[in-house]
Amino acid sequence: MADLFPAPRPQPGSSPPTPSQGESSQGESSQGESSQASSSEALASRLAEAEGQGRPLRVKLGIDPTGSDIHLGHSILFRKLRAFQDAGHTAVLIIGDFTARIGDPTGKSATRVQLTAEAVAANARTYLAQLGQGQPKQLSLLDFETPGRLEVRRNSEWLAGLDLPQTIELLGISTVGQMLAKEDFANRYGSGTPISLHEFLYPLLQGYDSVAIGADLELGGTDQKFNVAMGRDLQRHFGQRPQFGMLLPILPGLDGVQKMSKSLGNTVGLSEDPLSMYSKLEKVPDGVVEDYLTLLTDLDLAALAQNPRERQRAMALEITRQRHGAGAARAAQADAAALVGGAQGAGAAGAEVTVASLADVNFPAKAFYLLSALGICASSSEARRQIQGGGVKLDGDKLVDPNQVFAGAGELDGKVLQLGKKTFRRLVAAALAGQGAPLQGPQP
RNA sequence: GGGUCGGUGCCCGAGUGGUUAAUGGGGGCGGACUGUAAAUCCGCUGGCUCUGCCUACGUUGGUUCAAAUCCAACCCGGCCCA
Repeated sequence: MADLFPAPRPQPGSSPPTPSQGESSQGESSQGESSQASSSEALASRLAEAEGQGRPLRVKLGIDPTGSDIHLGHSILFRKLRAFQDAGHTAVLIIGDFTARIGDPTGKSATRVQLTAEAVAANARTYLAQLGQGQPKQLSLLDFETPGRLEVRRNSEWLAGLDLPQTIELLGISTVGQMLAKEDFANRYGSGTPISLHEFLYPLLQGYDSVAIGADLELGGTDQKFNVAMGRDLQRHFGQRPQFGMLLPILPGLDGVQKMSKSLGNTVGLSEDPLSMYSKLEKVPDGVVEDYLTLLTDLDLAALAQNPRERQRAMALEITRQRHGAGAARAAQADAAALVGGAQGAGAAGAEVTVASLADVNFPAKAFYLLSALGICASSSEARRQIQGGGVKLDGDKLVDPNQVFAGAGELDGKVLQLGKKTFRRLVAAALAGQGAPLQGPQP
């Protein structure tokens, strides 16, 4: 039976591991660090054993390429993964291109739209770019440089070829009772919300990823406990030693209540410009400031000022610095301060602001059209409303008339268009070379 | 497969032939306020380069001068039965 699925052999690492106990136990004070299914002793012995064999651990982290942006919530996991890399282990990043077709059942949407191969490829590319592919490891979230420290795999490699007998075998490993024990399924079943049978496949398939790559350890949010545990069951079934599950806390979103999630619109994206990033973080509800400090920074909390406002500013500054460097972070802080003071428009202190090209705008352009054409507002009707609501400024001057006409790109070049308190775009007449905001953009 | 109830805007939820982008709540977005946020108050909350024009109440047809509201078929879901 177990032979049905010949898992790709883990490639033996070349460098002997030097597990950093300090790092890997860092989060143990945080809630939910270890899963019920595996203890920290198990990890310790696994580490010791790997060291004895001169073999790095294979640390699994799976992401579904359903969106294009990585945000701070994800970065908790990536920071931990990086710590393992730095300790000499192998990070196995799984792009869930196959599982994304099913969608991790979250109760929000039963079935996801099937992604096209192109969309998956594009999303994966953006992910890797945001994680720092191509950058020196000092500046990036993951270490793409050191040989043997990173494998990027797609789970369609091994999932797309499963035939029905194999699938049936997988289904036989779990029971309906086990599935219904999963919180989300239990809630939905209890409340009469439909559950499609194929959704039961998600935990199994993602668990099979662990078998396919021979994972020693899997990282995930505490909400992944079920899936991680399922990975252990499958590994046992296929004669592998069950992985250790390391469950990390879920980052609360900007609303301070729900988890940070793109679909809830409460995220800070890793590719956001320094000013937006800083302004968002500086406004986060008091209740989550300590969470952000603990989970996203290495700052010495005791050394920070006690004043809550000061701590929040320190948090915002540090997280912005991690992505954009000290200079840009300071500039963003200064600009944010100027904005609150109401003195100058954005860019007063020269912080980087996401650049928006006017190349695709048809002139003459009315103000509301401009907002929607640049993607600042979702629709031209919304843009109209925002202007009428007094939420739009151009270089610090409030726009009043949605129908105000701009004759050409020339009169807008270099100005900063602002929506509300945290959305800024520096207008540029020329077409942009790449799309999106540069991580280290040019100084205005 | 049978019975039954139901499918309304981002979500929940009114409306059950006729001023209408469609009451209300939530959420969201703006504005004021505050140390940012929260709380509170105010405004907005289908689309369109918009003084007007489109598209909307599961889908498709039908009855009407007129339908989200009536009829038919179909699709989807809950519950009960098989």
